[in-house]
Amino acid sequence: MSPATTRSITERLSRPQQVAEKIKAWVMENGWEPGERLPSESELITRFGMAKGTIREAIRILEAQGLVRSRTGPGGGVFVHQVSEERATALLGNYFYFQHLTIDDIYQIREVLEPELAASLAGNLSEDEIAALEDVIARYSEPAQTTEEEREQHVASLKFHAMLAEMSGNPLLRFLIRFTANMLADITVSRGFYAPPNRELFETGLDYQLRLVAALRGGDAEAARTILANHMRNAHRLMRLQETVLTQRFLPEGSII
Amino acid sequence: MSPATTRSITERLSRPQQVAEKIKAWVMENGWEPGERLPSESELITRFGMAKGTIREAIRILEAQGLVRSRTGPGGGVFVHQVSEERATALLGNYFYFQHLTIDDIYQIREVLEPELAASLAGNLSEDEIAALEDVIARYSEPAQTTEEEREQHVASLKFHAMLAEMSGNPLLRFLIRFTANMLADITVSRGFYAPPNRELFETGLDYQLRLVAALRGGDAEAARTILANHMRNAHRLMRLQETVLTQRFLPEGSII
DNA sequence: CCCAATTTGTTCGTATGTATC
DNA sequence: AGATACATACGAACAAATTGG
Repeated sequence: MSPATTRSITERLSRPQQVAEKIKAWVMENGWEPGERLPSESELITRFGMAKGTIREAIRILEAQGLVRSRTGPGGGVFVHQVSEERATALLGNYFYFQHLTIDDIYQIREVLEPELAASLAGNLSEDEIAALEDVIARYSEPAQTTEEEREQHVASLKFHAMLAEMSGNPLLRFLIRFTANMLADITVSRGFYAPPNRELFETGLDYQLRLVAALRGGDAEAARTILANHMRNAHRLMRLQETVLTQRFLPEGSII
Repeated sequence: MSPATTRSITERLSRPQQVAEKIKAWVMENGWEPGERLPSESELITRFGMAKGTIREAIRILEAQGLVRSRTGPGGGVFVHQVSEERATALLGNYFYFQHLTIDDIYQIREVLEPELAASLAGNLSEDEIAALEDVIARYSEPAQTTEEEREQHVASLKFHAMLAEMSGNPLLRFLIRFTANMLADITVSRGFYAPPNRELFETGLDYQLRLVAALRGGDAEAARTILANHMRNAHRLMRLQETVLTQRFLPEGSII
């Protein structure tokens, strides 16, 4: 498992890119950990025999990848940095920006990952963790009266999902769950159909969360899987409904299709 | 869906980073497509009122993210570039470099994604595509005699998987399937237990691929799903076996655990 | 509060490399 | 081959931020 060493062989790299690769390899060879300091700019200049600007560009490349951070002042310098989830999400989002994902594409993934998450958590949560989940559910056990309350409930329900992901011991699963949720949110807002303060989804939502927590506590993995699978299918259906409604609104009247 | 605009509010950005963000936003606003040219360095210098070095660092940042490329010479300049899958894989790999994924983590994902891929392809492939799959299978229908043949068969079997992913109409699924396969390969080599020229996996492998293609042609999604689910479970089991064998070899003799 | 030391950040002028015509 | 247009690289000077006295 190695940081971005992937590079087509024939591709000619600019000098800053070469330097960035060398530094990266150097860091890995020495097994430097996040927080440790790289040689200063001036040291790198003499070490690589290159101009200051070139070295700085190399460091910027590493910084853009989230692998280092730099601070000014005494005790400052360039430091190895653990790539944050936010950075990874943003960088991967750039890729999919050009891929034109659909709602269906994202739900195809969510419909298998979320149930798997639920199943893997069943029987493996502490009482504290389960209590925390129930705590969030309690925040919207009563039907919302105002639109303000509705909004709060929506946030709480998203938080419930985020907490589940957080509890997974699998970093890959955790990341993918959150990434797909983010992509979905991005797409919905960018297309103008804001994430549904959908009454039906909420009501069935509360019910499913209660049953899910029961299954998690009881260690019934298959029940947990089924509950979340049904919920995802339902959410997908409602989302698709809203999508077509909105798309049709923007079609010229009388248009076929 | 928006490229890496995610940024903590309090975080102070260096000027090149600011410029990079501005250029990115500018490109998106104008809906510039891959291949289109950004203003030249000198134009950017006057437009942003900053020195050459600063602008150059900004461009390096965008280049590191895979969003632009620059070419020298007349007609050269900085061009919008579609983030490649290789780049996206490498950047995301950087994130997981610090997360210490296990074989189990990766297989937990593969065990749900690969069957889903198979199910979604059932009945949706053209005769040409199915023929292409059968073509690859034919390359190792006979048991390997030499280690060279064994290696070829291994490559062909990986290719079979890659082709399946390629045929998915879902870019997200396609990426995730390939990414997880790459991560698995990276981990196995970095830990020294090279991807198994495992006889058992091969023999059951050939069988499962034949049955899979039949299910795909027949449009039996559930059969396809089951076949690949079983294969994944089997592969996971064999991999785990090799993992423990190898780990034990490196423990001091007589050590407990 | 200010001053000095240290390290990154920014600027500008100049020169070189590279691809196109 | 030579002129042109562009990015690339260098070097020296100056600015800004942070830390400690």
